Amino acid sequence: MLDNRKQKILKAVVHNFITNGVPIGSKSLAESLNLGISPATIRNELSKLEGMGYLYQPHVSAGRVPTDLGYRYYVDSLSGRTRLREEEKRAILTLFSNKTRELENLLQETSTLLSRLTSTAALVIAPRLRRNTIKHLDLVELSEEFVLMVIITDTGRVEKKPIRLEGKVNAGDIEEAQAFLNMRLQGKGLDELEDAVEESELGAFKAAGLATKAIFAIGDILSQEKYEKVFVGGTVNLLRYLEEDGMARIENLLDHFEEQYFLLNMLKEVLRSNELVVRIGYENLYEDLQAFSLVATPYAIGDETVGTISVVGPTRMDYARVIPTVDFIAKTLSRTLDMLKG
Amino acid sequence: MLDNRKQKILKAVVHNFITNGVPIGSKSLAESLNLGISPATIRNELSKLEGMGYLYQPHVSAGRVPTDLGYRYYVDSLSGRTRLREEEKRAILTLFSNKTRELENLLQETSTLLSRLTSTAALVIAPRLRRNTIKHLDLVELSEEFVLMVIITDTGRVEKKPIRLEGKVNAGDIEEAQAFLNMRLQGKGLDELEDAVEESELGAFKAAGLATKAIFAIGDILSQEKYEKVFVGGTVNLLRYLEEDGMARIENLLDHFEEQYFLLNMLKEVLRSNELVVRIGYENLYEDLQAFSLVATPYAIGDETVGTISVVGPTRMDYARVIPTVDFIAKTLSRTLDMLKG
DNA sequence: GCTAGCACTCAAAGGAGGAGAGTGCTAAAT
DNA sequence: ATTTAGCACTCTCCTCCTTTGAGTGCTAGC
Repeated sequence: MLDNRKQKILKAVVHNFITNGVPIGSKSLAESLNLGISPATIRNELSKLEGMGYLYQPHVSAGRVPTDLGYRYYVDSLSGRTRLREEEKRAILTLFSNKTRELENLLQETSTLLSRLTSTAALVIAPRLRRNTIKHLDLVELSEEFVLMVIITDTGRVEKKPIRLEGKVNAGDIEEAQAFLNMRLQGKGLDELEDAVEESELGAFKAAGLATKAIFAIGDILSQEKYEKVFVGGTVNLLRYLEEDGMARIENLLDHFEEQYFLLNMLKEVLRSNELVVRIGYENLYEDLQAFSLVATPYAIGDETVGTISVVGPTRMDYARVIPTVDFIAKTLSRTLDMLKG
Repeated sequence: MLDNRKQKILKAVVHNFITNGVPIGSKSLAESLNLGISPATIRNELSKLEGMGYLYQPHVSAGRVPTDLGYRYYVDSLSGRTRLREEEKRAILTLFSNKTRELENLLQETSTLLSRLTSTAALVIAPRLRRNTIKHLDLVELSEEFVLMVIITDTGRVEKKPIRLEGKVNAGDIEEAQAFLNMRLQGKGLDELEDAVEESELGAFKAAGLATKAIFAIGDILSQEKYEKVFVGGTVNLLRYLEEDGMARIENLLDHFEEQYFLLNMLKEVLRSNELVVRIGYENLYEDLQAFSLVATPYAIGDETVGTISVVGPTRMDYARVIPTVDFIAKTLSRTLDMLKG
């Protein structure tokens, strides 16, 4: 659709704005492009590119700046053809080489590393709980009124929930319920638990009430989105960029960052496609995000996608570096999780 | 040391600056104070107060603004004599009335509430693990190479750590080690575990190596400060205040907020005194905090201090509201934890 | 189709001037 | 010995104006 020369010019404008943050004019463009073409010719091309919606001028006597559509073109044009530098690869591999770290720590550090390497805010979503299977279930008496249910899954996750007792339940009953539940539930997927135990069986023994409550408690854990934790890192980087202009916008965004609910919804929606996604400015459905860009990609254990890692930064972020970084970290994280699991 | 009139004037200047954020001059001061005294007289007093270091002028024809010392005087003068409004008390009590929430959720919400009520950033430190006693210990086989150790404490905390196996260990050995450890450790305080098992006994059975590793793993959990988690809320509020001036300072501070290590050290140091502490501007030892004020107070379970809650905001925060809010929330949290425990 | 030349526009930076707030000092009043 | 009125002075903030320079679009000629 765009002839060769227009492509070169457009890419140069985007590249310039990403690196310098300042509009560029026809003269500098003519020099740096070295196409044997005069500024006047470039002005004609720029004017056409503006007409097509790829560029705009902040004001009439400023240079050109990419629109979101311009970034989109740029990103599409470099798809696949970007490479990570060796030193960055090494930094990433180093972080992941220490394998004895537990999952949550690993994810938090992934988030920190990602934000540092890309100078953006990073979001890492923990593996989804639903797909885990249960290894062991504990019922521990905390007080006369409360029992703590603890479930341990095959991926090493541990979740807990207090259960309030009604009436007298003695230590023997609790043990009995625990033994029953373990017998029935071990090896089952967390999302099939509710079906795993028939009502009729439950009637049969003394601590049935407690066992029922425990099963409901597992349902509660699954239904609370909270339990799909988001690890946020590097929010400071967002401040560094916009400096003075969009203060209010950043405030809104950071507000959302504190409610994990919002982030989860957004990322789930974005990642239906199951591959790396770039959402630039207005392409984001959520209004408060439309001044920013999002780069997100899933990660997997074995063949199964379990979570996502992503990055939020200004629309003028350095896509050519950010995209391969996000990609490589996701792949490395997947490989590490594979190894940890078995 | 300050005569009555100077006190009144100083307090009025501080109060004005806290509420309006703008320097105040002798004229408005004369009107609002209503002491039957002319602006000229007040000017003399202001000049003396400035000489004593309580006030300063941003520039020669601006009004007066408190120094950190001025705030200090103000805070000392209102100590004890501030009350929380009934509606705020009610909001706090409402949050804590829903008792079935688990500890971590409760602390996170405490942090959010605190930041919302005071328009500052809030920091809540989880109860210290050392003082917990052990209720139950699980060893769960995750893969051929790893066993996950999970400890459940009397306060309902659950901590985990993967243990790497060396050589063959079969399921029976793991069970044996778990049974042994539970027998020996249940009811013991986490910080006395290392002494609880004699070297000599360990030699006696097959899975001794695993048991030893488990005990070391507990030591690791305790020594990693990370496990004393900090719940941070409302960092956005810091941005709202300084708007344009101290951007760099805020960036530094937020950077530190992401390393929990820094926060923990600071709060530990501050709270040796075991009572509510206000550190204003330069009174803070950490340089990046010297443009802000900190209000921190311990909370307890029973008679024992277990953690701290605190607030970081601009030096011109509304101490008369913030202090009683922090205080009341700490007391309410303590009471709630008491009830949960027994 | 390209380019040189030119008039034009507009943001940014700098300066001049006035308004207003607030001060410190002095001398008189209490 | 305090207090106060009066006054000159200082300095920020705002507005208005000018200049500068970057960058454009258009036109006419190559």
